[in-house]
Amino acid sequence: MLTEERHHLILQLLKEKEVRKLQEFVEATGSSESTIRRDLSQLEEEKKLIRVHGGAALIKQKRSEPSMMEKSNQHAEEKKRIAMYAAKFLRKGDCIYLDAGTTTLAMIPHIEEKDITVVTNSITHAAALTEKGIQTFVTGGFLKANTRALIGQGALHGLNQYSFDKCFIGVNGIQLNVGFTTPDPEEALIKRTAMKQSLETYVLADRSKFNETAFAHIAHLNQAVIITDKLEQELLHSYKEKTSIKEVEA
Amino acid sequence: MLTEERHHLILQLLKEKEVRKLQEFVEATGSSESTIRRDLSQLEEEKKLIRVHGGAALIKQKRSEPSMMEKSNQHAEEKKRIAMYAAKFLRKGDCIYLDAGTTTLAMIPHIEEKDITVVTNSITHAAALTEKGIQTFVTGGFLKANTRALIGQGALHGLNQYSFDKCFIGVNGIQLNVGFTTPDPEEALIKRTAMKQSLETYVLADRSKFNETAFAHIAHLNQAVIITDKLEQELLHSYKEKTSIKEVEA
DNA sequence: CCAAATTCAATCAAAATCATTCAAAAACAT
DNA sequence: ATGTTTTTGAATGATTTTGATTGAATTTGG
Repeated sequence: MLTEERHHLILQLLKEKEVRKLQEFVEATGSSESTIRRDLSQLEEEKKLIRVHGGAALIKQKRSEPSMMEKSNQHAEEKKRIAMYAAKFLRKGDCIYLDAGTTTLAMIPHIEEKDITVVTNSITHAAALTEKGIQTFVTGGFLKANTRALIGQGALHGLNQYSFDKCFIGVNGIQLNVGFTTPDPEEALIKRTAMKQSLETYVLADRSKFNETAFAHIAHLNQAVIITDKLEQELLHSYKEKTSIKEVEA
Repeated sequence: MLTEERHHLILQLLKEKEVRKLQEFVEATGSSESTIRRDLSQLEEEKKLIRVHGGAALIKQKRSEPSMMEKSNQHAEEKKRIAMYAAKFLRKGDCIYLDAGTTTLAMIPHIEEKDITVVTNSITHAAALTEKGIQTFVTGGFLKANTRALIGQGALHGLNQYSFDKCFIGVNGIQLNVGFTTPDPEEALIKRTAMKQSLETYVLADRSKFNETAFAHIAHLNQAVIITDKLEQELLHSYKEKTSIKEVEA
C-alpha cells in the first residue's frame, strides 16, 4: 500500500470517528506500527490531524461566535428539526441561495446532496459549505458585524449575477396581512432580491416567528413556502388560507 | 503500444482510482518499468498527475498548494515582523485592499488606525477585520476551499466597484526578470486587478519568496513596493535596481 | 507513590523504488 | 539502402521506505 493511500485512508477513518487508536490504523492498512507512526507524524506536521498518546485525533477549528451562539440556543431543537427537513428539498444539480441566519446555518450539516451550487451572503455559511465540499459562491458586499451577513449595494450587485432554483431564507416576523418581515431594511432588500431571482422560495421559521412583525417588509405570504415545526391547529388553519406551509414530518 | 496510448491509459486508470502503483501501470500497458517511469515524469511535467513514491496520484489542488494551516507556521516570526511593519503604513481615512494570504492576515492584529475602509477577497480576513471594528467590504466570488480566498468572475466584478489608496498583497515568487508570481492564475488575476485600482501597491514577502517563480504572473517588479525582512546584501542590491524595497526596521 | 504495561522516538539493516546510463531496437528521414 | 534520431528495456548504484529492535517516556492500576 502506497504512502499516499495510507494517508488518505487514515484521514478517512478519522473523519468517521474523531479519535482512533494507532492499532486501528495498523489493521486497516496492513502496515507496521513504525510506518503508521511515521505517517501520523507527517500528517501532524501538515496540520491534518493531531497526535494523541495511543493514536490520533481529528483537527478541529472551532470558530466561536458569541452573538451567533447566543441566538442559536433559542429554539435550538425546533430549528434543527426545521433545518433538517428543509435540507431534504435539495436535488442533484440545484442552484440555491442560502440566506444568512442561524436556521439556514443549521441546514448545512444535514445537506446530503453534495452536487449542488450554493450562493450565500453569509461568510459563516460559506466557510461551512466549502468545508463540506460544496461549490460555494459569496455575494460580496459590506460585512455587518453582528450577523456576519453581507449587505448593501455590493451584496445586491453580486446577487444579481445569479439565478436560483430554490432559495432558503430566514425571517423575524410572519403576520397574516403584513407578510414576512426582518429588522434591518438592508437585509430585507437582499432577501427580497434573492426571492425574485429564484423559482421557489422556502422560508424557514420556528413557531416563535408567527404573528410577529419586524420593521422591514420582505414579501407577502403567498410568495414563499413556509417550512416550520408542528403548529397549533388554529394558527395553522388561518395561515393555510394565505400561503403554503410544510410541517416537519415525524 | 504507442506513447500517446500509454499516457491516455495511465490517466484513465488514475481517474478510476486516485492513487496507483507503478506496477499496475506496467501490467496494464505491458511496457517495462523504465518506460512507465518516463511516462510518469512526462505527465508530471505536464501537470497531469503527480508522482509519489511507488506510483502516481491524481492531481489535487490540495497537494499543489499547502493549506492555510500548513502555511501559517512557516516563517512565522519573519512574517509577523513584516506584517507589523506593513500595518504602520496605514493612515486615517485610507481605503485599502487586503489580499488573501497568511502574511496579510498577520497584519490585522497590528492595525492601530481604526478609521479605515478595507476591501478583501478573504472571508477569514473579513471576519477578523470586522471583529476589530474596522469597516469591511468583501469582493464576493467563488470560495476556494484551501485558501479561503474568493476568486473568479464574481470576485473580479466585486473588485471593480472600488478604488484604493493602497493595496497589500502576498505573492509566492519574486524573480528579477519575471516579477511577482503565484500558483493560481485566477488569484493572480485578482491581485493584478487590485493593483490596477490602487494608487500604491505593497507586496509583503519574506525571504523565502525571493528568486522563486510560481506558475502565474502577477506584475512586474517596478509596479509595487516590496516590504520584507532583512535581506542578504547581495540579494538586496540586485533587487534595489529594479524596484523599491522597504526593510523591516529594528 | 510505585511498578507493570503500554506507547513512544530513535536507530538500523533489509527491501523496494528511484534516476541515470547505455546499448539494442524501432521509427524516421534522406 | 543508409545514416540519424527516437524509443525502449536492462543494469547500475543511489535514495527512500519499511519493519524490527532498542531503551526512554507515558499511562494505568493498584
